[in-house]
Amino acid sequence: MQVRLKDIAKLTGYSITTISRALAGYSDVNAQTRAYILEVAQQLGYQPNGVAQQLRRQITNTLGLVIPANAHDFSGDFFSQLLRGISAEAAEQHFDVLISSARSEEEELGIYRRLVGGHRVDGMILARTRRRDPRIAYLHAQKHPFVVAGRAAPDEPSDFPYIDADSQAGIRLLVAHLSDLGHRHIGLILPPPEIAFTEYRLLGYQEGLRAAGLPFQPSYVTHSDLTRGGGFHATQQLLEAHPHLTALIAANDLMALGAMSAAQERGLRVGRDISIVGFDDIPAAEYSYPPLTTIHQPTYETGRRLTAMLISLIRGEQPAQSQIILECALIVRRSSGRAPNYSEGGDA
Amino acid sequence: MQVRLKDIAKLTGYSITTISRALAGYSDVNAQTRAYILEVAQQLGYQPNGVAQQLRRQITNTLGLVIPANAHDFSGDFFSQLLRGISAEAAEQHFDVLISSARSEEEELGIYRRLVGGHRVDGMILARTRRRDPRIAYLHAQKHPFVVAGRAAPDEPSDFPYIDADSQAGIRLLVAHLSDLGHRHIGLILPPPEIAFTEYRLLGYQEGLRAAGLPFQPSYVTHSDLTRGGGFHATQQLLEAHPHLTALIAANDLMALGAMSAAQERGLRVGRDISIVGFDDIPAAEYSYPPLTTIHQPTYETGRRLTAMLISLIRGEQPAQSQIILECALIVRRSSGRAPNYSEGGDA
DNA sequence: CAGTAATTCCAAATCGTTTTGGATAGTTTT
DNA sequence: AAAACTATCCAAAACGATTTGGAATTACTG
Repeated sequence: MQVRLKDIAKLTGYSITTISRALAGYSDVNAQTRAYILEVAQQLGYQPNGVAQQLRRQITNTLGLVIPANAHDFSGDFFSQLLRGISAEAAEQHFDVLISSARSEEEELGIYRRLVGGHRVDGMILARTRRRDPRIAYLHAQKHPFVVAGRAAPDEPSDFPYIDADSQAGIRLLVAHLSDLGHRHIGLILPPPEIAFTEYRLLGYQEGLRAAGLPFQPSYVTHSDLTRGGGFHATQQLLEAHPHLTALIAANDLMALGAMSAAQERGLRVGRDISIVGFDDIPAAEYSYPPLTTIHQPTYETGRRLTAMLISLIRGEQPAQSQIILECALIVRRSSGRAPNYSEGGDA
Repeated sequence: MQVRLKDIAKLTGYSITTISRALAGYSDVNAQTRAYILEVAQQLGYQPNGVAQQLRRQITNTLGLVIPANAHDFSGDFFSQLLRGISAEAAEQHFDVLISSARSEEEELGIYRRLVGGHRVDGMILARTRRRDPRIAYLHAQKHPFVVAGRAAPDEPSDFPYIDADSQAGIRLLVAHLSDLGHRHIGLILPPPEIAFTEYRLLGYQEGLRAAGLPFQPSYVTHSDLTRGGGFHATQQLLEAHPHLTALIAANDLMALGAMSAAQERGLRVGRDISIVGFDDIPAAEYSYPPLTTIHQPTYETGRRLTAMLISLIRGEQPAQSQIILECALIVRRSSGRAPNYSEGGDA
């Protein structure tokens, strides 16, 4: 069924070698034979077998991405934007992206072994770094090219190429913004502690409080899934225990959206009775009600740059920068407002 | 660096054949030698070369998905949910998903040729069927397994396996819902005409109007991108030309969210001054302000079933059903309400 | 004890390319 | 006319697995 070099060889009378070299444009094949061969190939609809090429050339022009088992927010905007950036840049450089889904934590490393050890991909992209991340340990040991969206936790070495937002500074900005509005009781909804960036966000929170002269109340902090549902439940629980909280910081926008729903369900007007802010600036943040105050993170661009970095590594080049911390920008929208019974000074 | 069968053979003194058969669990290798070989393989961290396996076995256990050049809404919820469903089901059945991004319409078919003709994948998944879709024509000609999210336009043959929502009925439900609320001037925002489902949604609109005894006004219908921005601009333009419209149907939720913003920007209260409804029931629809009345479509589930269908086809099985039209359900939320100056009858 | 049947192993072919290291014939240089 | 190039072509060896079709040895049958 499928046309192979051998078929073209048989039809034209030339050897497989010559066919291959003609198609590849080598100069050691006569211009006329080359034209003839090209025409026959065209005629037959020849399409080189990519798998055979991969085997022979020992490169795949493919990047791997495995979806972690517990990435419940995979279909959320953060992952989608990242993937869009990755696949855009990959296409630009003639790479494909191989995606594999882990069904359980245990299965995850097996997939990395299959893709990397099995030579299915030339490089890997990881997202959502974890504490003592076994995936990173494995890739390090294999000396296989990889890049990571997000550095390691502060107390671990980040000895790998990554791009990460300066979320510590980002959360500080949020705390400053809220305390400027008069909030003194600010809750924090974090993802599970095993996620590497959790610690940075907690640090930023503590630093922000200190800068504002506010005490750190451990019970104002809770952990939950990075999803709308996670934010919803965390908020219910937090407001149940501490009804006097006037502001909530969620570690990502998805949770913030859930938090807004939970607050609204309690009859609170978000932006007036309670301020809720997020992190990421996903597209939905601008269109939520009320529009979400948040920290902007260029996720699509991160995907692109990460991919460009990875492809450099694969090519054996030294990327200009291999550890990038991106500045964060505060985006003030209407989900944050003056604290309810705040009056001392203020001009609006 | 990498361990091959040959290395294990050399080390153990057995032949490559025996190593291979031992690892594959054939019965013609002695239990003890097998155990020994397994141990050595384990010791060396042997990982079979997947590319070599693919070449020899002539199957890849990989499904292909190419992101169309103009899929501006790829990072929107519809695509992400679909992809999540696809990769979940694929993982279940030990398949990977190969994603390639088309940078232009012209490039698109080339990618299909490279993946399909180049034997990189065992089957393809298409989304967003177009009129006279060249991708479908190509795959048909190749007799390569593929499935499609969305059937062909009504006047074209849908002679391929697909899953599609009954969007004609869905839009009828929306029109009925709006006319029940007293709306008599209902605008419609459609995607570009080359998208196959556009026609179904237009038909549903016309049928709905007829059933409600309302006239069809062609100028109430406009076309735009399936994105928030598309819905935004279409709404601006529609309300500029026809300020007396009291309801708007957007062909998907993303456009509906944009439409709400545009209406709100004109000072209209959505759900009171104007009703806006969408289609898809993406997660954000529930969390928008006001929450969006829409038609529910089980996108994640569609991805899963589509993938299961495709894998059946690859295995040469006859799938139970290969052309599935899903029922649509109306989800009433608060973005739709009574028409402004409606009074005749009504008990609320 | 010859003949048959299991058991255990392996050489070689194959999948479809790319690349190496010539071979051959024609052309130019001395 | 021999020597040295050039221009074209190709056989064979990879890449790393799987599978076919025995071979060699041992065990069992009648």
